[in-house]
Amino acid sequence: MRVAFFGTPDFAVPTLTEIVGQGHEIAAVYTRPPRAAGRGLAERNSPVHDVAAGFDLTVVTPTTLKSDREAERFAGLGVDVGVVVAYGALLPPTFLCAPPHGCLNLHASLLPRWRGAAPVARAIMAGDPETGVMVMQMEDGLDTGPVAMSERVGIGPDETAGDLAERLSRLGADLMVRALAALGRGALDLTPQSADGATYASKLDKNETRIDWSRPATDVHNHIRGLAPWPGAWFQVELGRKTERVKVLRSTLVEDQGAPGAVIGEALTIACGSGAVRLLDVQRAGKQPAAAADFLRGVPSPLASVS
RNA sequence: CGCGGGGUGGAGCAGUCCGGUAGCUCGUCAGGCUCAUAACCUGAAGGUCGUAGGUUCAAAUCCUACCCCCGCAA
Repeated sequence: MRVAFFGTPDFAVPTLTEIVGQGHEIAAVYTRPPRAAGRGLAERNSPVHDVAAGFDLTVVTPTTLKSDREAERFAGLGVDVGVVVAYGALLPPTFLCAPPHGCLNLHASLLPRWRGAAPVARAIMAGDPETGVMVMQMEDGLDTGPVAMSERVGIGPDETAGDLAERLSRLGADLMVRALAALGRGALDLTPQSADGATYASKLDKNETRIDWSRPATDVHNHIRGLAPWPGAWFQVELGRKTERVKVLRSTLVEDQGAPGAVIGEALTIACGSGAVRLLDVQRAGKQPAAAADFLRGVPSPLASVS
C-alpha cells in the first residue's frame, strides 16, 4: 500500500521500520520539526526523522498542519492510508479523511482507558496490572475512534514506563503491519470503543515528578517506575554541605517501615507513609546512572534520611 | 553564546579554594581462618589524575585551548 507515516519519538520507530520492511510504499514521513533542545540548545532531529532519513524517505516537518497548503500537499501524495504513531500534534479533519482509507493510529493503552498523550506512564502510575496496544481508525475526537486490532499485555510489578514502552512499541509495530495487511485484503473490521471506562492520560508535567515519601509505598513505587527513565522521579538528599537532587530510575517494594524519608538498613531502602521502597538504580544530578550500591559507596557518611 | 555539575587504578568517590610522595569504600588476585560462606584476617597487583600547551624548583591542584559525559531549563 502507499502510506504516509506520522511519528516523532522512539516509540514510533519500530512501526516505521516494520512498514518499510513489509515493502509498503512510503510517500512521506511527517515528523515534528527539529527544535532547539538539550544542553546548549542545539537543534535536534526527532528519532523518526533520523531513521526515515536513513531509509532515504521523504521527510517533511511542518510546524503546523492547519493550513490549506499542507492540506493540499497531503492530498497530493495520493496515499491509500495514513499511519499515525505518537506524532506529537493533532491531525486536522482534512487530513483524517483525505486518504481513501483514512488514518490508522497506534495507541498504547486499552482504550477507552488512557486516551491522550502519556498512556504508558499513566497506566503504571495508576498501578494498572495490564495494558496493551491498539490500532484504531482516527476520527475527530482524541483517541475515540473504532478499534481494528488490539493486544493485551501484563505489566510487571517493577516494570518501568521505559521498559513497557519498548515492549509495546514492538508489539504495536507488528500489530500495525497486520492491520495494513488486513486493510489491503479489505478485511479490516472496526469495533466502536466502549462508552464506559474512558480516562484521560494527561501529559507528564515536571511539577509532578518529585517523590512524596509520605505517600504509601505502592504509590511511591508506581510513581517512580511510571516516570522512569523520563522525566524521572526525584528526591533531595544532603551530601556534605550541598543538597543534591537524585533521580530514581528503578525501585522495588519491600516489607519494612519507618518515618517517611528515613533510610532503613544498609541497602538504599526508604520508608514511605506506609511500607518502604528499595531504590535499585539512581542518578545524581550531573552524574551517570548508578546502582544503589555504587551510589552509596560514593557518599561520605551513611545516609540517614532523604527528602 | 540559556543555567549548571563532572572526567582521579576495574566500579563509585575524596583530594583541587590554600601547588610539595596518589587516598577512601568496593572489586580483582594470592595466602590464612572456617564444617562452610557473598563473612573475617593478611598480603599483592593495578593509575600518562580526559587531551594538548603554559606558569613553577615542583602541578590532580594555578592559567589557556580542546574533547567527552551528565543534571536543570525549554
